[in-house]
Amino acid sequence: VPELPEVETVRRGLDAEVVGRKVISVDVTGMRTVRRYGPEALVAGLEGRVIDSTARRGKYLLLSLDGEDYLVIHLRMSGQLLLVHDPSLPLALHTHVRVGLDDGRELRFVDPRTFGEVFVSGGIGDNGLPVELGRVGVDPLVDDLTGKSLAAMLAGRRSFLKVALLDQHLIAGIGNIYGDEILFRAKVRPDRRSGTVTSREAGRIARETTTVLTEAVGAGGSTLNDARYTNLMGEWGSFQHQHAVYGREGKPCARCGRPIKRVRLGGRSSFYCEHCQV
DNA sequence: CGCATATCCTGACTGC
DNA sequence: TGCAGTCAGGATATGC
Repeated sequence: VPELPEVETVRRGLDAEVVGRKVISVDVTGMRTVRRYGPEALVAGLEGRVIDSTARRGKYLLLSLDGEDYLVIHLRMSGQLLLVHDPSLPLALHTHVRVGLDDGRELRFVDPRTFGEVFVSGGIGDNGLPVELGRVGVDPLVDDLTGKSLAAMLAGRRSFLKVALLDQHLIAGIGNIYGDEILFRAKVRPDRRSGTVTSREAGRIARETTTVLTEAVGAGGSTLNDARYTNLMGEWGSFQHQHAVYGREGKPCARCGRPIKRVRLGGRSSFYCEHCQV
């Protein structure tokens, strides 16, 4: 369940460990991971190239290659990037792509559910980002998410607020966990209709979005018991210990003690406190 | 255009 | 203890 904080944690690891390294080998064993352009395109686009910077947009990880193309990685539900110092170490089950570096280390993409993707971008769009990202929304930690801009996004929408918050074309990076945590702190119910959110509430949601995501990055993201998110080194995040509502159905609200409720919105579970959130 | 729903997939969990 | 069924969810395609 990697969302913005988990992807940002991986990006920081890559920034520290692989920037300046040249790719000397690419081994693709999982065809679904490279379904966009195929294995040959990945090998051709990656071999011999230098990773000279890292970036992130929403949940997309971007590695700039020789200042031209981007290596684009999306972890989706169960994708994991691991950096190993010894390429002869045993492969984790569901290892789909191995990228050998000129310092002898190896980057491995592991993904049991194969929803994740790895590809070299086919070009850069008007927004300076890989064309494949399409019209990706505002990134709360890269751009400035203001109450005013959020209010404009929500205005006139009839969808549930939680569904709008998870729409990557509006705000990029929020998933099911952080969506619930943000709305708890902003004191707004997830099942409110987007268009009914006041400018004052939009201000709180925008502020808490930045706060929650920043705190979560500081904690190295959230590693749930049933998810397999870790950083590049295989270490767990710790923000799961600060979850106020996500996955806490029936447990007492930290603020008022009443049981946390669970509802289904847009096909996914939402957790909230019906007393603290309006 | 907006909004709802189905789809992809494996592993963890539930109930018999 | 084993096994079938359910659920988890990010992005996208499709239907209305």
